Amino acid sequence: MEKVRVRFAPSPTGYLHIGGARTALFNYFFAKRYGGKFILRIEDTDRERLKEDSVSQIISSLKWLGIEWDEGPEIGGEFGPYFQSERLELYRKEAQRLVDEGKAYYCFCTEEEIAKEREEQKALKVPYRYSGRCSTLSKEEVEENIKMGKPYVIRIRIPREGNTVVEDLIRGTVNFDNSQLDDYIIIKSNNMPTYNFACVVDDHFMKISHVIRAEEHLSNTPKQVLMYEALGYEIPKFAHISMILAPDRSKLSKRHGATSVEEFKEQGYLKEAIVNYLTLLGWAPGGDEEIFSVEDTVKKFSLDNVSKTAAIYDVNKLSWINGHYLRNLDLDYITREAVPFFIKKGLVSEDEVENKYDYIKRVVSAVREKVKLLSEVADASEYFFKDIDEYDPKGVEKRFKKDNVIELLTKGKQALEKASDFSVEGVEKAYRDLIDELGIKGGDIIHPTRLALSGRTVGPGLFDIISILGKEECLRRMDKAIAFINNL
RNA sequence: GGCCCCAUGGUCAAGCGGUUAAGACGUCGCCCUCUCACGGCGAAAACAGGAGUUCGAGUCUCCUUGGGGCUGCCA
Repeated sequence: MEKVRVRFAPSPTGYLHIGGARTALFNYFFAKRYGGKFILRIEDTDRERLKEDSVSQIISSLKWLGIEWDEGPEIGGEFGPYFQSERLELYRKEAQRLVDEGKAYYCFCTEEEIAKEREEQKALKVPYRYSGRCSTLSKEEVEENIKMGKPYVIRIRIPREGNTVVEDLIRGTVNFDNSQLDDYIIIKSNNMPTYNFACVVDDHFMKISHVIRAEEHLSNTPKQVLMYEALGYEIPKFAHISMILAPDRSKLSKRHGATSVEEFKEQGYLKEAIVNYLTLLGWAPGGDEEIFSVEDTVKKFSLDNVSKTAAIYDVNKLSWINGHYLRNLDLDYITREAVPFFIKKGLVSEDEVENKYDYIKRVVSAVREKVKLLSEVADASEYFFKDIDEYDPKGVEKRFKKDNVIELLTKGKQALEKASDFSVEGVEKAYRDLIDELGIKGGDIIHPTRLALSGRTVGPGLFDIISILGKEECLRRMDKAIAFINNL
């Protein structure tokens, strides 16, 4: 294969959403797989839709996911600049070349004139296409119009007949009738290029070998192919990957809940899980394997087994994958990732983190087995950092007999008091001995104790809780619980 | 409306002319168990419909239906 150069070219109109992230990921995988370069280019030619901070948001999301670019913003590169707004001269120059070669022309039609054309064609029930009335203007007429200061756009001449073929690596040969196209605008009246023009010029000058992008661009591709031909550029390979749809099969939008990488991060998803899930959505290596690292994927990635079908994303599976990584990734890493959620919940302050790190780590170690999200780790850890405000009387009454519970808790407390070894094994032995002595089932005393210590009926193994909390705190909470039940 | 893409369980997804149509998530049941998870075992659950081609079709062709995209001085 020739030298692989691919790019991800987002438009800074909002956050990086998961569809964009997947497109970026597939480009990245492809580049790595074939030892090529991955380029990031910002397509900021529409000033009206441009959103403040959007570029930095997209950049930070990509970095967070671990998608690093070889050329692009911040690091530059041989073929920069990598913001389209900084490449205006190039577009202007290439557009002028097309005009000089008779392949493009100035158009002075006003918005009203275009609107009128549109209406007329609508009345005739034919799809709108620009009539081409300015295409026959003489050089003198053009010059005079310009001299008069008339606003204009530049349009490319599209052949009225024939057809244009797009060779797509995923979809095969796709045929388009040129009659469906019209002389579309390549330079707007504000001197900015349009997408189908800037994209082609940049992909050429940035020496892009494979254009891997979302399927929504497939219909734009014949226009671009014609543009490559007009400009005399070599045509790159195309691959249009399917889109990600919302659960109701419509295009993903805000009303479908979290759709941006940033939101998923805030909800407590790990980047490893997001990357893994997005990879799985639309690409299958063939075997049964579902959990794989970026390194695994890079080794096997190929456009041949990228799915053609649009995929509906399923938060359930994402969460399942997240739970897997939460449980299996290095404990220190998970702890560090969880800390912001502890802080956000007010369980620890930023200053305390260092001193309490070992304690936090123990809590995370116990709790992560039970939950799927980092935010849930924090939720499930609350009582390790805060006293129990009050027990839920209904919960207590429903589950336990009052007198019996008080007796058991008192015995349990005494056993803990006597225990000299407060390791998990140590406290378990103390409790197991007591259980044997009383001749009861373990659960009979374990459940009330958990409730006394955590205020909850679900959580980590009791002996983990006891060991982490420590003797002093355990005894205090046992007393508190006993007093509470006594007052019922 | 026109053009283009797509179509295997609820979701993702193996399959690339001959299979009892994998697997995963989710759901349900059982086991493990101090709860909840994890893990293990098992179950229900799919080739959108119709014509062809073929000895034989989920796999190839066509039509219909359904979904999606494009049809912008958005990208």
